[in-house]
Amino acid sequence: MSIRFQILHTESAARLGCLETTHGAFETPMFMPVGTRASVKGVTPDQLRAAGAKIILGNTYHLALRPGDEIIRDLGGLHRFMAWEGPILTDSGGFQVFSLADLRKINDDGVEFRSHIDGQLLQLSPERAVKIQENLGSDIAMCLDECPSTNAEPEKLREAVRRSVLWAKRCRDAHTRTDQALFAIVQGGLDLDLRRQCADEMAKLDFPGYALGGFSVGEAPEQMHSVLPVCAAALPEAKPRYLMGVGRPEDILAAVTAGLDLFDCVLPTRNGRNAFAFTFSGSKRLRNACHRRDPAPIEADCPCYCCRQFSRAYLHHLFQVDEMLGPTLLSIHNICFYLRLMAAIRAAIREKRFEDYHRRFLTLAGHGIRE
RNA sequence: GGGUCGGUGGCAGAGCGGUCAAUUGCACCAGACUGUAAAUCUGGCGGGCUUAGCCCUACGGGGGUUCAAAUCCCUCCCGGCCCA
Repeated sequence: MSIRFQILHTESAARLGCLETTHGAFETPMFMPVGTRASVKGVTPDQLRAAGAKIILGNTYHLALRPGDEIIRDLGGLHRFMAWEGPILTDSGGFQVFSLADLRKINDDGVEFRSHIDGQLLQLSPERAVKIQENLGSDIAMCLDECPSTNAEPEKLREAVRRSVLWAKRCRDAHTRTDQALFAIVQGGLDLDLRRQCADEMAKLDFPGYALGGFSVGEAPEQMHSVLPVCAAALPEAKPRYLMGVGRPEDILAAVTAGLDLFDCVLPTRNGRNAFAFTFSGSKRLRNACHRRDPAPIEADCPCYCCRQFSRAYLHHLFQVDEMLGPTLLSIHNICFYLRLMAAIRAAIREKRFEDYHRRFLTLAGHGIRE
């Protein structure tokens, strides 16, 4: 059995679950820090663990290019390679269909990427994407999908759904590792009929988990929020549901309300490198001059290494002089913040007070105004 | 003492008669970032206002030439280099 998923508590559509993988179990809803190139940028595995990370991401496209999936396989797999012993989920390269749109050609056979590094060709068929992820040895692999932009024509959107279903079938047929779970990805943009239709097709193929792709690709967050409940409900209830690439804290809360279980996003690390701190009382930009003499930690009650040891003034200084410790410390804090948020969400669901928690968070974090 | 080159916005450094409130970089100030082509990118950066524009003060000081000067001339002050 590749994974086991159990739902322990629910509150309306929100769920508290437990997901067991080959490299360990954790409770959901869970946030997964992104480690695209076999590294959560600027943060060591020890620091990740200390910040509370249970599962992290890797990327098929990026690791196939460098160092190459066979090299990683020969070195003992991705876990050994990057010294992360916990669960790993690998994305299929489907997002690069969107983010590297100018560098690829796509047809029913697969995607042809012109490497963004040196222009070399990388052909990613559904079978190849699965093979790469088997070589990497992740606990959860994702089907190759076509992720269209939110501006895509309706015809293009239908095409992406058709292709993603076709490819999901081929991925499933090519998949051989029994210690790895393969998740399907539902597309369909903001078109609810298309989403439902895609979800039904995927459900027939009986995957151990399902993801919603094609969000945070240019649409307004409110549009995503309004469409998530229907999209989530269309997925098999007993299986883990993963909202790919999302998001800001308020987006995750909306998604948990809709019934999603897994999340990943580059925001805590990318924004951390860019001096942007997430806190339960709103965001802070550590480069801003108001922190120059502030002896307080970023967040007084945060247990992370950054907040236990360092002042805002010190963080401000590190970013002013461009010291690499700044991005590292803030990434640690932001990851810790995201994981504390998830823990608070789980506790609230367990005690059937999630709806109230959700509302209070938005008020405290100052996000309520923007909603 | 003589010669020579130069003094431009916080710094470095363009401009060498009008299109200059002045290119550019740094610094500074603010913003963005959603399955990572991102330790990245964008905007602001003399002052004021009735702010798609207008007015004032500004390219070492003073004086001059010109319709018009950061740009040309004179002089003073200051700095680098060379010669005594």
